[in-house]
This record gives sequence, structure tokens and C-alpha cells, in this order.
Amino acid sequence: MDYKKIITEDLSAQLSEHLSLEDIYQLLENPKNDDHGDLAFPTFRLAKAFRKNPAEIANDIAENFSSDVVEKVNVVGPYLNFYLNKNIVSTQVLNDIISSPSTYGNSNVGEGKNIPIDMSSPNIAKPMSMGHLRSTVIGNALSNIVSKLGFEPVRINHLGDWGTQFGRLITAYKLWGEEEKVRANPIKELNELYIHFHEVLETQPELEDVGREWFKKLEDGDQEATELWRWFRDESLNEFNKVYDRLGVTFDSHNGESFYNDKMEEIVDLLEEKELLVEDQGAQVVRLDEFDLQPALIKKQDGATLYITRDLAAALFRKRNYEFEQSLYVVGQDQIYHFTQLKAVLNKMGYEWEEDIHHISFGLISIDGEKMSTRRGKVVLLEEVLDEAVLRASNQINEKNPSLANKEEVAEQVGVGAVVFHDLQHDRRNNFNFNLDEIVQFEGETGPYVQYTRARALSILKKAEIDPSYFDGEKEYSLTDSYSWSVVKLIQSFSSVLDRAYREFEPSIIAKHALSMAQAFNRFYANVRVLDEGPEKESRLALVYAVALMLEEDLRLLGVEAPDEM
RNA sequence: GCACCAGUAGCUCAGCAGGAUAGAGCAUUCGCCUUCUAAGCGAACGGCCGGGGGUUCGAAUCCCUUCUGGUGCGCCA
Repeated sequence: MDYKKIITEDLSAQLSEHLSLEDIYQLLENPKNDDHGDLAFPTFRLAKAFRKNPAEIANDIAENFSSDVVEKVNVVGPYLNFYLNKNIVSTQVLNDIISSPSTYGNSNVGEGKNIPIDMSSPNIAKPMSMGHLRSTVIGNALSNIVSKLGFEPVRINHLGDWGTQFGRLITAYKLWGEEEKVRANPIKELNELYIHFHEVLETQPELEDVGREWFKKLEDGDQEATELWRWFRDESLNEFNKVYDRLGVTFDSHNGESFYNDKMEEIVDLLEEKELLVEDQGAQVVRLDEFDLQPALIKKQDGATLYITRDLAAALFRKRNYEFEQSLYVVGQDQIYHFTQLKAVLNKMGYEWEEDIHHISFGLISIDGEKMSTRRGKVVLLEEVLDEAVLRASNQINEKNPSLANKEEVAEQVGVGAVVFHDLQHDRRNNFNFNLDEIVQFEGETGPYVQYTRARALSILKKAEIDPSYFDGEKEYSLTDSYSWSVVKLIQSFSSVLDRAYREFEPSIIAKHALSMAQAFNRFYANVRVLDEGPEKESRLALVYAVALMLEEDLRLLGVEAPDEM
């Protein structure tokens, strides 16, 4: 239930001559200060129309105001401060979430329409770095969010499984590779072969030609080249899946770069047909002057297609195949220009749906202030970070809760949860410098803090020996203290939080909600004795249960697991 | 040089469909476990919201300008 809407309507009874419902709704604000009630309405805007000073106007409105959900209206200067009826609102909110925990906040604005999400997209034969983590977890969270709003997300792992580097890799494997070693440790071995290739290249530049030849063979469908390529791809994917399992991420499609090999000719044909392709310095380009952009390079001098050609083919394929409502690309912000060009070319091609393509850009991770680079060894491997986080979580458990039953499982949930949450809690556009100690922190605004809060809530319910089914979603609750009230208000705000997270494609908004929830609950926990006998005990238990449900749902959206005990 | 993103407490960041005294976490100092998990709670300390103009009853928030940092700018993806 949206209380802001109700109050908007109640106010409109007096103000409809001067302000529209929408105006009133927009003016109503959540006061930062608790002393200013639950909702506040400033009257400055009405001064001219009423020919009175705002303070007097506020008084007049308050005198004639009545609403079922408002308990009290205070006038402070030019502001009307509304205090909601705690019992009515608490009862409503708690019953809402308790009666349908997994669908709380759901809506059907998506009407089942598809939203393909291009995410993760690691390169075959290379280890996944922290950069891939960002794309993976942001994409995963967005698909959860979008799905809750009734859309059908299509998680696409646009694998980097094509390109001249595979010619080099095959060359390196033919020269120095050993099947056993690759089988035992595919990515590590292949990556080392690739690095070795580049080292040897310094003294034997002719190897470059050998690499080119192998890639040519691969393109022409040569059997040996294709078999090796497929093998590398399969082995790599197996390895990636280990990480995806740990992150709880699955995909609906693994159509990567190679998938579009036979779909680029059509793009070139289409561009020619529409007379958009022009020659420039021997290459084929689409001019984008009217967008103030550099020309998009479609074909190289040697006739080979390029990155943007492939992405045009992918965009078109996704539109045809998925009839998408919106199409998301969770790719680093260093590629903003590329996507701007991509949309511009689609626009010139006459595809109005280019407006539905959104580049969900995210900030870059640097190491010691330098950009990550696989070649220069300036890279943080995702698995190493996860392992270290789990190790530290394990140490923490041994220290704080040594008698815990399923220590290893919980350590995994807490360690991985810390890393994922850390990645999602800030505005996705922020750059940050890699700092392991910061990422693997368990205190303060962290994933483990949220998990811990939920575990404490569950622990109370356990101690109370109350079965969750006792709360049937139809009870009356009474909560009078300010601590539980702020918790209730946060639960109430969830649907608007969800809405904002969707509109901005910003998972951090969910993470912030989880942190606020945890903080509000921990204050409540420190100040209110739930298990003490008294008239509000049942209501408090319901609140505790609702908090556990809310936190679980927040974490689920972010792709973070929640242990019942820790 | 041009374009995009960002500049808020010592550090990491919220707040930016303008609103009432600018908020967290970390770090530092000090309190709180014979009572629901102290991975917690509380307190103290800490701010010309990069600088300068403008719009407005009101600007961290909108506009202009300037400085600083990051990123990108045709034959990689």
C-alpha cells in the first residue's frame, strides 16, 4: 500500500484548485529528521495563490485535514508534518510481507516481455578477473530485479570465443602444448601458452604469420583447427562454470562472438543496401557526423569485419529472436563510445528500437592506480579473491562461532557474499582501486553484516519456539516504539526502492536498502527485548520474522546467499 | 585537442525528479556481553559538499565557467 498516495488524495481535497495530484505527490517528501514526522509537505509553492505566508497556509490546511492513515499533523513553520498511524500501517505492512514473502513488492509492469542481458562475457582460455565479476554480478542482479517486475530476463554470456588470438593460441599449443596439462588445468595452461607465445614473438616475429594462418584455417572450417578451438572452448567453459556455481549465476545463452560469424554478411549487405557504407582510407565505414561521432569502422582494409559489425549482428539477432522490450549490455564504461556508435548506426539503419538498447556501464577496477591488463600481469584473478575471502570467513567463524554445524558451507556463503555485496553496494559507475582488505571486510556496511543481522533475527524466532506458519498474514499488530517503526517504514519502502533500482538499472539501490534494514533492525535489537513477556511480544516477533524475510529477499536479488546461522 | 564519467569528513562512499540543522561505514578515542549471536549497539572526534558565477523564497542537488582525476577517441575486442 502506498501511503504517500493516500495522503496525496487527502490533501487534494483542499488543494485541487491549485495543485494537481501529481504536483502534490511530488512535493510530499520523506523528512530526514525523525522529529518531522513520516511525511512532510512544504507550502512555499502555494504562497502566491493563497496570498498568504506559507506558515499560515500550513495552519489552514492542517485544520481541515483528515485522513484514515494519519494519526497526527504537526505544523512547523511552512511545513505540514504527517504522522502515520503506526498500528494500521504496521499491521498492513507486516501482513503483506508475511503472507507472500517471495512475491512481496512484485508487479507486472513487464507483462512477460523479454529483456536480454549481455553479461559476464569472459574470454576463452583466459582467467576471469575482478572485471568480469562486475559484469556478472551486476547483470545477475539486474535480471533478478527485472524478473520481479514481470519481465523475462534472458541472461546471455557473450563469450569472447573468436578472433585472431585463437590462431596464436593454436600455434602455441601446437608448438609447446601438452594435452594432459591442458586437461588438468585448462585455463591456467592455455593462458600460459598464450603468454609464452608473446614472449617468443619478441625474438621470432615470424610466429605472427603462423598464428594468422591458423586463424585463417579456423575461419575456413579446417578440421584440426576447429577441433582444437572447440576443445579449448569447452574446457574453458567448464572452468568458468565452477566460478558461476559459486556465484549462483546461470545463463540462458552462451552465444558469443563465434555465434555471429555467419550473421555479419547480412549486416554489411544491409548497410550497403541503405547506402550507408562509404569507403574511407581503404576501409568501409558508416559516417556519423550528424551525431558528432567518429565514423564507425565496419570493414578493415583487408575486408575483415570488426567489433562493431559483430555487435550490430548481435543486436539485430536479439531483436528478432527475443522481440525485446529493452536490451541491456553490462559492459565496462571504457566502451561507452562503442555503444554510442552502435546505437547511432542502428538509428541510421532506421531501427527505432535502438532506443531500447541500454549500455549498463560500470566503473573500472584499477590496481595500484593502474588499469588492469592481462598481458602485463596487472590482473586480479577472481577465484583467488573468492578463495581468500572464504578463508578469512572460515577463520572468523572459528573465532566467533566455533561450534557452528556446517562451517564450510557458511564460510563459502559469507566469503563469496562479502565479495559480491562489496561489488554491488556502490553506484555501479564508480571506479575503484582494488584493495583486498577492503573487499574481504566483515564489519560495518558489508554483506556479512546483512547476513549476520538476518541470522540474529532467525535466532530469536528459534528461541521463541515459534513456527513461522503461526504468522498467517491476517493478525493485528501493535508496535509503538520508534525502533520498530523505522523498520516497518523501510519494509514499506521496498516497492519504491525496487522501482528505482529498475529505472536506474542500479543494484546498489537494493544493497543500500538491505544495509538500512540491517541497521534499523540492529538498533531495534539493541534497544527492544523481543522475548520479554508483554502485550507487544507477538507483534515484535512478527516484525523480527518480517525482517528476516525482507533481508533474504534483498540478498536474493543481489545474488547473495544467506546462512540461517553464522 | 575533442568527448564521456567523476570531484562531499583522514579513507571508502550515501544524499543530486531543489526544501527544514549535510549522513553512513572504516580509521582514532571512550563506553555497553551473569538478558534474544559483540560479524552488534552507543558516544566523541571529524565538512568553505573542488573554485567562481548564475537561476530560485530556498542549491551538495539545476545552468554556465574554471581547475583536478579517470576513461575513450579507425583498421583489437
